[in-house]
Amino acid sequence: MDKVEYNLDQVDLQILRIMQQNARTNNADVARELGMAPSAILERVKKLEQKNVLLEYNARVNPEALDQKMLSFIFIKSHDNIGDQRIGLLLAEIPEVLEVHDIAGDDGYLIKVRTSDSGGLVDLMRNTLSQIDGIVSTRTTIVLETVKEDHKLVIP
Amino acid sequence: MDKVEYNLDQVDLQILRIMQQNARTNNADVARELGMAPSAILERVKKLEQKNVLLEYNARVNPEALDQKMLSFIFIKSHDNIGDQRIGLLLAEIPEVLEVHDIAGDDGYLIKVRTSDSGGLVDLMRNTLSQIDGIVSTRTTIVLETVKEDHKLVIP
DNA sequence: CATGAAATAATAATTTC
DNA sequence: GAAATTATTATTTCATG
Repeated sequence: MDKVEYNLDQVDLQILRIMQQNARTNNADVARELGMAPSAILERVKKLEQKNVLLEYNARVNPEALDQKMLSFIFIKSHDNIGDQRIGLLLAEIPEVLEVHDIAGDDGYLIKVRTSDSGGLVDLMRNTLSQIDGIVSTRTTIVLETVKEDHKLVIP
Repeated sequence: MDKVEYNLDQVDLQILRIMQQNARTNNADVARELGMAPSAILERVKKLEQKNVLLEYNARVNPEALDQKMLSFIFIKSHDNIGDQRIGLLLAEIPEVLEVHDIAGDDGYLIKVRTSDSGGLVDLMRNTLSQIDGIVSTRTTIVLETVKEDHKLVIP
């Protein structure tokens, strides 16, 4: 594993704070807020992108507007050997599967899934998950209501 | 609960697709890609924001760069009565807690937490979670490796 | 990291379909 | 009513100090 040095100073952290809050903030506004020249900010943002500190810019779309109201977490027990990620990679290919985490404990994955409704979830499990060879069992947790869903990291 | 009509046409869905992929795509580029006038796109984007279809624009920051390498999911059993969300709201206030979901089954929440390391997780549980009155028990699942973490919805 | 000039984009008003 | 055009203002970008 490559040890990477990020070396972020206070200005970098402030840029991250602003961009995490609103990724569409234009460069001139960031510069104004930080009391610096726009060109200096632009250069830093590009460096942050190059250094893989700023990964991507997403618009968050209301799942309800796309009729994807149902959210579930599924624990998947697998036969993957330690270090192997075959099943994890297959799970990651499913568009409805938003997250795949390799978890400690009894060899398995935790996945986060969005479907239109319980029918969509059943379909996914019957038609897609069941096709993956090596899945031993699944345990599904259904979300009734999401109180917070936000991916903003704590910036020191 | 207000029943909202979103009424998205193909152009709207394409805009969402582009913005979900890269929220910093400028208006002129979206217009070019869709073969429409910039003003028409701008108006649609504003309407999508007003209608709460486009919720917000986030920059995804590399957790490693901010020394937040540890990810955990914690199941929290609570004494919240049905419909009550006191504990959920308290959990949502904790900055390290990125998601709080009210889950079906045995009265509780599933939360997603990012900390620097296992020490940070222990601190959070000892100093913050333990202060919340009404939490009966917790069960923690530790993520060894994230294979996919992406919040792009499936757009029809 | 700042400056300044040229290229490009955003925005608002107006017109057209 | 939605989209295109136009004109004005603002921002990005890049060479240079």
